Amino acid sequence: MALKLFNTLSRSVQAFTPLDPAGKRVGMYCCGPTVYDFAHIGNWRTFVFADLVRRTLEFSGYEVKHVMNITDVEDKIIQRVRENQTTLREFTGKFEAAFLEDLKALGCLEPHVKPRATEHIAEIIGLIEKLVARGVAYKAADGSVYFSIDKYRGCGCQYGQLLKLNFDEMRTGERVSADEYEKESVADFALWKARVPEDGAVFWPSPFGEGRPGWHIECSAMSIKALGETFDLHLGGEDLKFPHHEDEIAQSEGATGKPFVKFWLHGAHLLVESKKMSKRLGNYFTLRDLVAKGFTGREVRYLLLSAYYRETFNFTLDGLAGAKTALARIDECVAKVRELAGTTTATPASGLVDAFKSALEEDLNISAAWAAVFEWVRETNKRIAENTLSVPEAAAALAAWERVDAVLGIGKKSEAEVPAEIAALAEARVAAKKAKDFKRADTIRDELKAKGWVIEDTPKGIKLKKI
RNA sequence: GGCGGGGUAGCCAAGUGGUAAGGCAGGGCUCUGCAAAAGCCUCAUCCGUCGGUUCGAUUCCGACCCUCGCCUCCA
Repeated sequence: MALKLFNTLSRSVQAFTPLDPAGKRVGMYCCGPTVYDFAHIGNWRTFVFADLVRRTLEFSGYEVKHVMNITDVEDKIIQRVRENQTTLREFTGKFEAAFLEDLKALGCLEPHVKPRATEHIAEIIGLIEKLVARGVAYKAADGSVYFSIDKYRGCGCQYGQLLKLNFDEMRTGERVSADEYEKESVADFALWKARVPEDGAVFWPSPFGEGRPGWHIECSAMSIKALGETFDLHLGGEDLKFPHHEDEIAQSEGATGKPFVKFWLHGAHLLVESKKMSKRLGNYFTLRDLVAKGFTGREVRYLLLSAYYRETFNFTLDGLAGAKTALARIDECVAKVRELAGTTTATPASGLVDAFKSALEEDLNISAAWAAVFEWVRETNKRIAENTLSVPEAAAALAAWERVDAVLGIGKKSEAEVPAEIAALAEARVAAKKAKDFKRADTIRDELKAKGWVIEDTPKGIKLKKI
């Protein structure tokens, strides 16, 4: 068995094999955030998906170099820098920091390389020069440099590798924008945008004149720098297929003459409460919004990770509440196993790991992988209740859990400190119970619940849990 | 108009040419003074509609209905 992934290039599920002749190292690039605002839950689905891909590759024994760019210069950013009368660095720095914090809260492993567009202007200019030299880019009257789709196709290159494009049938409606100035053809796109007064202090010198990079070029320049002219995997949201990824392919292959990426993976979007997310509908959530509603990053991660990445997922607050309960069930079981195993260590028990692995290998069938986890939880609970799980078996079960959790990234629930007030109430309840004052004991239990704590009586004494 | 996803229980969501994983919610039970976000059990004669192929279809084919996305801001 080996990992199979859906490659957008071939529109089919293919066995994954890395370019590395040793079959070990894998280069993976994921289009990162454009840091003009807090990332929303839809953005997070894509980054959690990228994290799953990386962890699955590592689980399969590959050594992954994970690159995620930070786009810190772009139209919207420039606009907001102007509106807020701030500097580019100050503005983008704030949202970049917030992004990385949230990424961590969601249990995502930090990418190994996080290049910023503004720190790769030289590489970007170099790539554009190559394209100009090869005759597939031209400088227009407005001073901007554009990529010519016609010239590129004229060289025998294919434009439209990720989806079928029919330029004659395309609607060149209201969105073919007013801000694209002097292009030879509508499909052409900007590599370098000439400086305009609205850009303020945001511009760089270049052989083509002062200006700034176009939208797509930074990904080509930075991915090639970090991973080479041809690399294994490139991921992003499905909406990026066109034009962003298509243009990346054109720029990169146009400049290097080599295949750019072996596997393209695209994550589907999500709906929130069955509707397309929009601020107006009130179903637009950032991670911060959800935390304010009392949910944790790992609960959000669980929910985002509960469904197949290639299908639209319906993210709901009800679902998030369900995620909280489901996670608590896993936590409970794992905690019991851990307690039973004590300091004993063992090699992972095969049942869970095998079922989990074969599910993931089928193009990341995470739903089936979770089913394996919950079946394991039920079986394990049963054996613990029957008192038939030996210490070595518990250790092996724990090791198996840790193995699959290396992919799931759920980890342990962060144990909340029990506040003195709560501890005092719990003690008072124990005393009341001892005195057979059950009425008082129940009152205290209700009081604890109102304060967000559940108290459970176990054979070994009381147990406090934060809701 | 072009291209591409979907429609499986109250909700979310896998899957298969041979009779439907898993989670949440619901119901029952156990432990318990009573409980519990503690544990176990249970919960779709049925997979959008209508035809076709087949011994057999939710799965393959065709038509239709509904829904979502992309078509130069987009995860």
